[in-house]
Amino acid sequence: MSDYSTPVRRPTIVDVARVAGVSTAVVSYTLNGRRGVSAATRERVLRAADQLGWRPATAARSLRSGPAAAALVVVHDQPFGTRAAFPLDLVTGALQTIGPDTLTLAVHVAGSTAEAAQLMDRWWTERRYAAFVVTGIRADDERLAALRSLPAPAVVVGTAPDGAPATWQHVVLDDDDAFEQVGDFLAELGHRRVAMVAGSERLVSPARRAAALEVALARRGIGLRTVAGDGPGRAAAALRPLLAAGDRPTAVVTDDDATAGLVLDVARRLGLGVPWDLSVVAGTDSPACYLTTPSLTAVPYPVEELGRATGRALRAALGAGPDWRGTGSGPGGEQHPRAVEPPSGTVAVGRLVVRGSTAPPPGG
Amino acid sequence: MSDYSTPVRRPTIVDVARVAGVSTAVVSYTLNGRRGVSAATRERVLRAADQLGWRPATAARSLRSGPAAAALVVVHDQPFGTRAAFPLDLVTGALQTIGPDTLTLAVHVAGSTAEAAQLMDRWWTERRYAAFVVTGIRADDERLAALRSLPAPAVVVGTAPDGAPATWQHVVLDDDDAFEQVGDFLAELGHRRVAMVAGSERLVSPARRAAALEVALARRGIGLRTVAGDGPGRAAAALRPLLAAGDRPTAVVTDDDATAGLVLDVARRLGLGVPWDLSVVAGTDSPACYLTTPSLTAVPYPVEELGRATGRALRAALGAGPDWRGTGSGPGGEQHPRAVEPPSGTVAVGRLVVRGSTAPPPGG
DNA sequence: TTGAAAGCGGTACCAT
DNA sequence: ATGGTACCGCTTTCAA
Repeated sequence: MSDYSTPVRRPTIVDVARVAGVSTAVVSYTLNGRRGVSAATRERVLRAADQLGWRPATAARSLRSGPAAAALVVVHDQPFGTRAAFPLDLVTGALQTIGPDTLTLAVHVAGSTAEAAQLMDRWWTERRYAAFVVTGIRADDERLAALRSLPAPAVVVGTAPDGAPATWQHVVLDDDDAFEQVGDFLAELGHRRVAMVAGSERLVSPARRAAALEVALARRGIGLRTVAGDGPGRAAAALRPLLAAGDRPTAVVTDDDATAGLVLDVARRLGLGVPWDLSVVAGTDSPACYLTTPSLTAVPYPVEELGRATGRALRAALGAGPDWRGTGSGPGGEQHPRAVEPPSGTVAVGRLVVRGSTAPPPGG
Repeated sequence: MSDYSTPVRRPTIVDVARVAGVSTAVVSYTLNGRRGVSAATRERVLRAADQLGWRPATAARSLRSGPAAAALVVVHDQPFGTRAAFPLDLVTGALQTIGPDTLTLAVHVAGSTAEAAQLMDRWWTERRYAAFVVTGIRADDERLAALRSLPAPAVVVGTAPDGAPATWQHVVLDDDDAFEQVGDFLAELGHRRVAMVAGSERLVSPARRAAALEVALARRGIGLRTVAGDGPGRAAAALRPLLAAGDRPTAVVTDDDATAGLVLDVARRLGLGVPWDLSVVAGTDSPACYLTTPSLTAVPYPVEELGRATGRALRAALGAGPDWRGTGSGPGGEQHPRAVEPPSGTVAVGRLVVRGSTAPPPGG
């Protein structure tokens, strides 16, 4: 016990049962909203529990019923970029679709995919979490291998892993639609020379996005030049020669908002006016995008919506197992019959947000 | 249980005991590194546990010994700013001083201090966590009140709460030193008119920092104008008239990096050259500070170091209680005698990082 | 040094 | 509809 100074012994169902004048079984039934308890008894138990300030001990419940918690394991190794808030926003959204009575979602931080994999393996073996959520999947991500071998229910956010076990769900943004929109938009403005500053090469998702843009532009007969954008240093180094060249692109698309800001900066230093000499599109919208000069045309990035979908996927992933019970809630908690969840899927991104950084090409 | 498809029954100490040919008590003793087990037996048990891939079930252990986990409860309601990564960096640092065998640190997200308070109350009552870590304390923060009434061991990061219970620890940055440095630096450059764009008024810490700067400047006979900086919109609105006025400040200090970027932007729009017409100092250094044009002179922000101190404080907070045991580890885990922890304290910020955004005042 | 057994706080089966 | 009670897996007396 973690009792201090005054060892406040917190009430147990035995106390509740005594106060209500019933057995512990009835208390358990009542508090878990199962039928077979008379209204009068139910009332007394609920009142007793409420009066005593009773809450179920997590450990005791987990011991029999398994953990009612899932973990989002974040690989935190790139301090740069405003996307750092991503996990927090994602969880905010997820909490909107999973009631705290059903499941709690904790965030854990690892310094590498290997460390993350090891942690998940450990926590799964310790029966600490019933499922895991992973994002920002890299090429050869050790987390996926670990999850596969456990095997634990999982939600993969941002990528659709191939050959996923039945207990996995995935939630992705509709990048195809998003970059189709970007391609169409730039083509219609008259741009013929377009470049993309790709995001981190280690990440899987940016590659998909770049491919989507390439396809969309190809349909219009426009080619796409891609330059490395992994980290601000490399991006800047690649950007300078690109924009200084005579056949420089008239439009640059980035994978994320931070890199788009960098493009603005490099353009300014080279004396290129945005949007007159160069159009810039950020592949990821964020508050930073409307604070720049000029403000950035950007692909919406509905992280909270992604989070809500993640919450649903999590329930589905757990619901897929025959044994998991997320029932049971506090005093007065109702029993919500868990509906059959639709499989996880694709989250729409909405319409491209056109701001001040895009215009027809010079002389266009 | 959260078993799926193949209900893999994970091994328990009973299995380990059987394989090793001893009782469960001996297994428990061995795995917790207690003395009184013969070397030979110990060896057999360890081998058996290792061979079976045994790990202690969190729930079972917690049921008797109390939770071996703490939670950082983040209030996530301001999407703006690169400080969003703060909790993640903090945890990264904290994990360096708390071994995963001793304690795990989970991050949880709440939309408001009230919600955070409610969650902590709930989790404390459910015996889910043994301690809580809170940051970004606001005026009249409900989390503090909740923690006080529980009463739970806590680590307060960023502020030293007054009248804190004995089971609380706090970790703060040495803001006095930091802004003393800023004040001296600006004074020596020759600045006489200095303004500070304060951070969110709801937060406690920015107010302290502004006060520290004011004191440092006052010592040099220089006054400080403070303008509201809560959110980019307000900051921009306050900044424009300030910088357009005839008696405009020759140096502006901000609380955070994002606002400093905003100052750069407003100055550019007003045709003020930085640093020739205006010096800018960011109160919080970040990678974004050396990507701007010009790069920003900034106060170091050693978040990971803050995290390490937080980890130590957490151990101290838990060690203060007579009953908490963080012992017990995996197979082969050694028993580390827990040293008496020093009380929590102040983390040094280091030397002001001088970059391109500061210079003597015009005509100075 | 080792073993038997009583909890920890719920859940759920089996009687009544 | 309700009560008695055997678990869940581990820790920790208490004896031997």
